[in-house]
This record gives sequence, structure tokens and C-alpha cells, in this order.
Amino acid sequence: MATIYDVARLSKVSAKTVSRVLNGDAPVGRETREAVEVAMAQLGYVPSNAARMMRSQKSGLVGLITGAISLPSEALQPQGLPDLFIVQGIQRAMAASGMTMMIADTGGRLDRVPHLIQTFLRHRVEGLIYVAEFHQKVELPRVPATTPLVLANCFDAIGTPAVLPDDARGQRDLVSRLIEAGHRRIAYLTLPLHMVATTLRTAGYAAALAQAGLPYDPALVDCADYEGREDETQILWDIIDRLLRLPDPPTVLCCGNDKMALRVYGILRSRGVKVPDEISVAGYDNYRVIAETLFPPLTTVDLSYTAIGVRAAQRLLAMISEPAAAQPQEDRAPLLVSGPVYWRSSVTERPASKIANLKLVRED
Amino acid sequence: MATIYDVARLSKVSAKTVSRVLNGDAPVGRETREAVEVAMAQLGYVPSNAARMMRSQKSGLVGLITGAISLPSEALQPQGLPDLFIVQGIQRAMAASGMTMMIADTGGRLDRVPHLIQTFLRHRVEGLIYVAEFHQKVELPRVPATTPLVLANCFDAIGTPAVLPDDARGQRDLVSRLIEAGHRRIAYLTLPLHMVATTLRTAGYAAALAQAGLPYDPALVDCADYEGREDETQILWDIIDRLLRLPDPPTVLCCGNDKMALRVYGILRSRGVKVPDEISVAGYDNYRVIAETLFPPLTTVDLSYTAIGVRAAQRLLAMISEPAAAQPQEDRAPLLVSGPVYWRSSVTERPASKIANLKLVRED
DNA sequence: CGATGTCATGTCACCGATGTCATAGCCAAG
DNA sequence: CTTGGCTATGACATCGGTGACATGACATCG
Repeated sequence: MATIYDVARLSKVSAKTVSRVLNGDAPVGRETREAVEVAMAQLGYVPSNAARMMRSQKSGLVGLITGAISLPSEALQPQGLPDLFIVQGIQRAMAASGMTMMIADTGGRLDRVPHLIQTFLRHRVEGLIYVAEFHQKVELPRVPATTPLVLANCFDAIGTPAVLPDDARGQRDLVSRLIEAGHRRIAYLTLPLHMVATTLRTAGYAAALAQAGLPYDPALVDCADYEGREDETQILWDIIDRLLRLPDPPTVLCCGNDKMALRVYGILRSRGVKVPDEISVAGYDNYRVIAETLFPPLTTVDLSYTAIGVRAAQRLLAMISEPAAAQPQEDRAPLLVSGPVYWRSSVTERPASKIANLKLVRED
Repeated sequence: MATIYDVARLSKVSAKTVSRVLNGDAPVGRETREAVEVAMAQLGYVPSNAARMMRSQKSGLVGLITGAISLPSEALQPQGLPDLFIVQGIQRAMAASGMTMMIADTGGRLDRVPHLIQTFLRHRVEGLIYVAEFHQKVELPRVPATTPLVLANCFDAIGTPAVLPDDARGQRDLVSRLIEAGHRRIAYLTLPLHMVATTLRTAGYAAALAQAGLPYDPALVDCADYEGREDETQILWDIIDRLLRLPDPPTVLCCGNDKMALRVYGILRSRGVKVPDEISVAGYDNYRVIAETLFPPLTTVDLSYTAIGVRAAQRLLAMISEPAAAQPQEDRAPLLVSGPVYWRSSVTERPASKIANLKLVRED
């Protein structure tokens, strides 16, 4: 591959002048510049970042580590989608800033992370982002203090800057909206209890009720997702059965995520309960493939993973450009990203009170 | 950041000896090695890839370009998932080979590709992979012949090495399996006609029928996806309505993808037609969030994007290690990747012939 | 016992850019 | 006519490693 010296020779100037043409950091005579440009084009010259980096000590690189790492359990949903959306968001923001991204994934093995970080450091990345697959607590190996690190969709015990979904607010917004629409008996089918999102969203659910002066009825809240269990559909079926038999049954089922809502649709359908005429259903994630395609389309909360990615990237870029130690302490707090409620026809505006109940009787 | 000279000074040897410890490419005395290792640890030394690259002329990098680029139309499904799975596969294979991946996405703008390639060339990537979002024909700017390029999920007019899903075979396998299960009237609801996958899968559908000696009935094949049209659910409804009213209606609906199958479930449900008792449904993609979560779970064809990614990476690695021009011409042919049929309970083994028909009458 | 080979290590140039400093030409101000 | 300032350019060192080659100390072999 042609070097700057080849270009210099061909255009009969010094290498330094070619460098000046490349970087435009000093005046270059018009004719000289043109001659150099011709020579570069003719040779197909592409400057070497490696050489440039050696002098300038700036790599223009950021490293991204992703992977399905969980601290508590190893058994997760085998999806791994959210992190990919986050990656897209990060990529977008990084590209806009002129940074090039190096990406590596752990393939689920936490023990590989140190090695990946090492690889990135060899390339002298100017910053690192770690992306988790779902909102969780992580524990990463220390990275040199000179290399800024941002956590996306996760946080750690030592206060590393993080960007997180605002689960509490999302669920609260949704439930508030349901209450506005006239719903009073709102069931909440949660994701596994050990998940951070579950805790936060349940709090959001409770907050919305409290704000509206409605009672929190424990009978309406149940964990409906025991990941990996064979009989998960059966569990969900039983919970729905129990809810529908309540003396004062819910008029809407809030599901832990859109995927659960999809399953709920199937169960309700096989019981002959019509959505939304007889009971409303809401999800979480705005997982469009499901939410928009389901019939009727699903009311849900947007969990904009892309936005989390963008914010994480911006946060990292700020840390890179700033004098490092100059981070005010409020900047250490996690940044919460929230998305809007998407109101679709799976929820009625004026709930049909007890029709679901009647239906239940007919079914039996 | 500490350099090799710092390590050399601290451990009282020459820089070259430190280099030998690092690379293990020449014998180093036991004590010397240990002293060097101690010094490296003490200084937190991380070798600079840039410097190494300058001498060795090997970057250990591969570039990956991804993005929602379509040649024919700009209006696509806003999903962008497949390419991300492919990226995961590539990443996995690359990591296994010791390569580091740089990734860039086009954000949908084809005109950015040259710039991205330029960036990669500056980093002296040893190879490039271009990943498309769905099976399509693309037209990329020329890259220097010295940098191998592989296309994943797409192909071009000039025979660039490619890795593609075997759509024809996948659909043929599925339909053959349906025929084995006793189905004779198999409807096929295709994706948009301009898509490469549609042409190939329709051919696969026809091939399976031909192989079994069954007639190809044009009345059973229809395009059910006019992307972006407002009334797409209506179109699908009308098609299903027409199919169910046929004198000899289908016993199974093969959908262009799992997402369409999800929509079909909704329509059938609202018509009171039971799946699979009254009619069977099959999808394509094995999009697990849908296929496994739907009730009943969906029979579909696995379109292993991850495998496409792995194969593309392997192909690129082969091109990198080989003497380049030594590619036999059969290696120029696209590599087709096929996945298995996932047989789930949305399809009956012995179809209930005309019950769907009766149902239709009742509904009216 | 000298020739040869292997081990362990060092010296030095070089990879391809850029930063620093020098220099030559030109023009305007003093 | 100097002098200072600006433009346009080049010489050279340097970034942090590695390749080529050299060297000294031993061990082995015929």
C-alpha cells in the first residue's frame, strides 16, 4: 500500500507537505496542493491510522463490550435483542462524532471481559462502553482510570457512570394512563422477581395507584414469568384464571413485557375472552414486531433501547472530551431514559366492567 | 501510558527482550522473563497495537459494514433485526480467530459506504464484510483488490463472494414436510413480490409440490404483504376470506414470515377459526419471540442468521489467509445456508379437511 | 581441542505518519 | 533599505514496537 513518501516522491514535494495537504493544518500553495492531490488519487493512497496514532496519541476509537452477562443467574431469555438496539444507538452517536467503534461480545462469558478490555487498550481506545442485555447490576474488572467507561442498561456497586431505562416512570405513566381511561381494577403480571426492572416497575405501578388514590390490591399483582420453566404457559393460565374469578376482577391486564402479552392474547383467545371488549391488555417494551402486529395492536410503553445507546455514547464522549477529573458529582448519578406510552386498541377507554366475568361463567 | 522502554528500563534488559517475552518468539531466560513480567505488571504495561502494526503490517482487524440499504425501494420493515444476528455470528467467529472487529453502520444511507470503507482502510483492516438487512442485491463501491470482501445476506452483479440464506430449500423442506403430514391443499401467502426471498421461496414451494406430484394451484398463492400500506391487515383478511371460500380450501396457510403468521393468528381468531384444529398455520424465520410464544407455537423454518454470520466470517478468514488470487472459481459461487424446519403444534399431522369450510358458513 | 550449534541477549534501523524547527521568498511598515 | 511578519516548504527527530543481524557464553560433536 502506498505511503506518504510515495506520494511525496510522485508529486515532487516533501512528505511533510503531503501531510499538510492531508490535514490542512498549514498553508499550502495552490499548485502544490493540486499536484499532491493528483498523486494521491493516482496511487490510491490511504493514510495509515496506525502511524498517525503513534505520533498524535489519539486513536479515534471507542470500544464496546456486549454480551449476555448476568450476575445472579445464568439462565436468561435466549433473545439478546435489546443490547443490539442499544449498540445501534451507540453506533449512530459515535459515527456522528467521528469516532470509530470497535465491538466485541463476550458470548455470555464474564471471564472473557478482561481479555476484551485488554484488546481494546492495546488499540488505545479513548473510551469504553459496556452494554448489558437487560437492566441489571454488573461487576466489571477495573479499567485504568485514564480510560473512561460508561455502562449502558446496567449499573455497578462503585458508581460507574450508567445509562438506564426509567422503569418506574414508564410503568407509572402507563398505569396512570389506564386510570385516566377509566380503569380501576388493574392487574399486573410481573417479570421474574429477581429482575431489577420488576422491582422498579412494580414501584411505578404502585405509585400510579397511590397518586390516583386507588388501593393497592395484592390479589391483582402476581409474578407470571418463571423463566425456563416448562410449564410457564400453564402458570400464566392459572394466574389469569384466578384473576378472572375474583369477585371484582381486573378490567385490564398489565403484562411484564410485550412477549408476555402475546402469550396472554393466546390464553384469552382460547378461553373465548375478547380483547379488548371483555378485557384490556397492556404490555411493556413497545417491541414493535409484536405490539404493532398483534390484533388488536397492543398498548405498551416504549423502552427505547436506541435512545439508551445514544445517551450512553454521548455521556462517554463528554467524559472523553472533558478534563476527566472535572466530572461534577451529580454526573456520577445514573442517567434515566424514559419512553412514551403507546396507546393502541388493546385497551378500552371505558372498561366493560364485569363482562369478562360473565364470559368466564359461560366458558365453564 | 507505559511503553516497552519503560518496562525494559525497570527490568534492566533491552526493549527487544521485552518484546521477546511479549511474543514468545525467541528463547528468554527464566529469570529474565520473570523480571520482565513483574515490571510489566508493575507498570500496567499494555503494548500498543499501532506500533506493532507499523512494523508487522498486520492489523488483526476486520471491518464490518451494516445498514438498511435497499437498492429497489427505500420503504422497508423498520426492524433491522436480522443483520444484528448476523453481526453476532460474525463477531463470534472472528473472536475465535483472534481478529478484532470494527463495526460501522450506514444508518440507511448508501452514500456513506465509501466513507466507511475509507475509514476501515485507514485502519488497514485485513478484510471487509458487508451485511444486508434482508436477502437482496446490492451495489457497493469498489474496494481495493488487496482487501478481501464478503457479502452476507446479499449479493452483487460482479460475483463478490457471498453468503446467503437458502430460501428455496427452506420453503421446499417445509412444504415437503407439510405434505408428509397429509396436507394436500397448501396455501402460500408471500412477502412482497420484488423481494429475492419471495421468488426463491415460491420456487421452493412449487418444487415441493412437484416432487410430491401435486398440482400447483395459482389460487392458493397470493402476495399478502404490501409493505407500508395502511390496509395491510385488510388485504390479508380479504385473502384469507377468499381462500376459505374456495370450493376446495387449503388445510394450511404458509406465511411469508412469522410476523405475518402472527397477524394471521389474529385474523383467524377474530373469525372464530381454530388453529390448528380447523386450519394449520406455518411461518418462516423461526423468529423465536413469535414462534415459541404464540399459542399454539408456530411451525416454521429456521433462518439461522447467526449461521450466515459465522459462515461469512469463515469465508473471509479463508480469503485473508489464502494467497488471494488462489481462489478457485467454484469458491466464487454464493454459499447457501439452510436451517431446519421447526415442527410445532400450529400444524396438524392429519388435516381436518373441510371443517374450516363449515366454520366459514357458520360465521356468515 | 577446534568447529559448530544453540541459547540468551543486545544494537540498530525501520514501519508511516506528524511535531518542531529552520529557511527562503515576498511584502509592507518603519 | 532594513526589519519584521507572513507564506510556503523542507529537514529531521520521534512515536513504540519488531525484524535483521551481531555477539558472547556454553554445550556438543567428531
